[in-house]
Amino acid sequence: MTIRVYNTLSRRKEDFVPLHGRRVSMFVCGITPYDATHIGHAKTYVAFDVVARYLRRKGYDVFYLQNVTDIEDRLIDRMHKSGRSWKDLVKEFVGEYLDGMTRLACTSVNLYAYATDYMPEILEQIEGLIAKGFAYAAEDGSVYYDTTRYPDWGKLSGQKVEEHIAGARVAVDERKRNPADFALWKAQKPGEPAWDSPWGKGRPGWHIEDTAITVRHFGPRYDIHGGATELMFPHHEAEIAQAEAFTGVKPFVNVWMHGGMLMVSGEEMHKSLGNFWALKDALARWEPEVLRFFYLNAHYRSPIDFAPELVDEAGRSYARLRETVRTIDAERRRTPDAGSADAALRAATATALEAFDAAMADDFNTREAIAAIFEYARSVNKAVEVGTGRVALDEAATAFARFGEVLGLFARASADDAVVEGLMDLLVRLREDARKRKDFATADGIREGLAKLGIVLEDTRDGVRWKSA
RNA sequence: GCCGGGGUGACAGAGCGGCUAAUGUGACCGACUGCAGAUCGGUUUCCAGGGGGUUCGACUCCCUCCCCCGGCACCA
Repeated sequence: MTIRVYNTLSRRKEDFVPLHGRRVSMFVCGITPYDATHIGHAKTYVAFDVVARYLRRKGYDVFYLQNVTDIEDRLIDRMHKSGRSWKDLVKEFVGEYLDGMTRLACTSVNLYAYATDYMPEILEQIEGLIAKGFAYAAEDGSVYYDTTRYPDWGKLSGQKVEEHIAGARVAVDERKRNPADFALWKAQKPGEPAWDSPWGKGRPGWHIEDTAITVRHFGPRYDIHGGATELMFPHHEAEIAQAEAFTGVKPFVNVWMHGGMLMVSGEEMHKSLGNFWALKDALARWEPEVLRFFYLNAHYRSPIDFAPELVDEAGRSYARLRETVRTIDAERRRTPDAGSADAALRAATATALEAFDAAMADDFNTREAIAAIFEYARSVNKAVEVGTGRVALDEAATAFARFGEVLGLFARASADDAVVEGLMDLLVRLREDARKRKDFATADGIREGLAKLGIVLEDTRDGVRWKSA
């Protein structure tokens, strides 16, 4: 099946065709570690994690590269305010970020590239841009990109230079030749970290680190560039201008993907509004899989509204699917060879796998893919009720494993082993004996005791089944 | 102001020029049941922001208005 991907550059869905056979180079704008990772970051990275997972599932050899902008204005600002070194801040916030990503099962990144590890490439690009006439050094040792020299400026976001000048609400920096010009290199101010350059001490401007990183790893053109929509202008626009002018290769990126923003109860998330949700706080309140499921419940390009009640609701919704997975596990333990509902379940499994794949192939439509899983879950539950056999159940387990692998869900490890199964058989039998004697106190005592261990007993028409947490 | 993206049933949220608007949550009814849990069946939405237009037919395409969100070159 052809994968269709919405490309911001063309504003439509396109057939996904990698540049080099099955190899896919994918870059996603990472964090600037100047503050806590929040739930908006997490939405973006969960979305692109699924993109990478799905492409890999489809047989693509994806190299997923993400930058860490470990030198930037906001970081310096934080440094001044906190009295801590920028390296110290980077260490803390990157650590927190990676911890959150691990817990959210965002495990598909191949390499996190730190801006400051690419100084040679950054300087090379700036020098190259000056040599080609796309950039100029100002008196103070800063270097700017001359946007008037780049005809495609604005092609990604649809911005027009003249209109920006008309709508500008801030005074134009007088070191610049044109209002739209942006800094490639910023001259050092007192107390700021700095690196040597042909223009004196300074640091890279925001934007240049990403092209330095991608040109080094991917060359002048690569397959997918992702990020949240807020980065479209000026950040991604600047990347295009830098890279295409520097390498002379167009287009710099084949597919631009942008994820929708996250709101909190209908408002922008801000510390000053008191509605700021650090990722670690959200993870303290909800299970990582629930949060992940919440994000994937909407299409990645849609903005989503974050509200505790909505995440709770997603949790209830997700519990239904998780319950089906547990039911499958429990039923498989009974190991019937065949059942009356085998054919129905096997057909449903095939249908579900197909529907899931079709949804994912259509611009990674996780919401529709999840809808397919829900429909399938009902089929599974129905088949189990009627009675289904081992082969069909094994297929169902495999199907859920497939969904889970792509979405990063259903990862609960089952702790079953032979001893546990033997003990459970024994307990279930003892409880059944008690029930037959109408000794419900003993029966309920066994059930409650197991519940405390995370094991649920369910009495069904054709016997007891148990599920581990 | 300019650029981009949205406004769908109680809520969340998809698809599609034409079958009852997917799926989930919630609520209600029923089945199952010693109790519990899970599950199954059914019910609950029917001016899809307002107005115009195209069409045999629009939630889906076009125009317009309203509202919401993000971005808009300094860099706090």
